[in-house]
Amino acid sequence: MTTRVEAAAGLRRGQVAAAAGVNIETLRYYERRGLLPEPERSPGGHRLYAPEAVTVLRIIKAAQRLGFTLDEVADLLELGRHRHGNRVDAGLQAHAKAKLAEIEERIADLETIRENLRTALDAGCDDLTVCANSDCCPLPFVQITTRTNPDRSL
Amino acid sequence: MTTRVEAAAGLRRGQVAAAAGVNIETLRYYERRGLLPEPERSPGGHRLYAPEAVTVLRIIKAAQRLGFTLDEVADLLELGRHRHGNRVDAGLQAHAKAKLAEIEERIADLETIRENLRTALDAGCDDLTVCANSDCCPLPFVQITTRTNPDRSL
DNA sequence: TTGCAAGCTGTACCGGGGTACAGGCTTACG
DNA sequence: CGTAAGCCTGTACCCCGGTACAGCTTGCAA
Repeated sequence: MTTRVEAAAGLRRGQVAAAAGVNIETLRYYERRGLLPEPERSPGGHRLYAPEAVTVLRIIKAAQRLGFTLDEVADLLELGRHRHGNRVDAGLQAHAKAKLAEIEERIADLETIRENLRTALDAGCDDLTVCANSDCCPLPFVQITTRTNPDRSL
Repeated sequence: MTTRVEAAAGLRRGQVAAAAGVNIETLRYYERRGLLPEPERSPGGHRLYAPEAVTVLRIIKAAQRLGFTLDEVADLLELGRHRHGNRVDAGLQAHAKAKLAEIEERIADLETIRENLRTALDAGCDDLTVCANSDCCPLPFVQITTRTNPDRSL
């Protein structure tokens, strides 16, 4: 009534993107990654989304915000789709538990970094090269080196 | 005396990499990025590093561990090299202060995530799709969406 | 019917920090 | 002197989550 759009067979790419607050290209990207089901098409090939697509996008964004990678989000969504009656619970629960542990690890790591930075500030260090060559610097140059690959995920 | 290596004009790529605990290719990468000064060369073109190169690598790794990006580490190293007598203090100090603030922000953000995960666990949520459609789920689906680009640095 | 916005596809690029590899040259040791 | 290990270069690829763009087709309203 108000506009023709409301009566249409589905939402266009731009409408869905705007409604969910994501970039238009992101829709296509998520479709490729299997996060967003392939929508219907108009006779000319344009995607026509059901309104639920917006919800799915919001779910994806919420899950990402909880620390899940897109692959993990895809799993989570699949779990929801396939678990019709199976008592394979521990779907989100198990994943959330594991993710919580990861997050806590990451927090602990950052807290270590924070302490080291504070130490450097308190000690008045003003030049890494000098610090590394003087024994008075409290920065743990050697110990620090042992953690080779810092976990940069999240 | 013990081996010829000790008497040689400099350390080879592999020796430096082994001593600093990094991949051989990383040396070349850091050289390209301006983090490691270009070393002398043998007549045949092989790099011959001064022993200090190992220290520089350790410094780089320590600074990374403190949360600095390679670009920032490059700045920090430059600061040290150019600040011969200038009273431009606040070199490492200023950078460390800013980095500390960043780290604290990141920790706070992860703490929010942690609380949300705990909430989901406590509420027994087991399916995101269901949760998103039921008002009983405590996960902040909508609010969450507003933080568009999660800071994935660090 | 025309005209322009919006969508279509494939593909390339971003940032951050590396890692890998092919094909050829150098160096060190015996 | 021969041989193998080590190094040289350039270039491509990895992960992760997108984003951008060229060149063309559709959709829709006036």
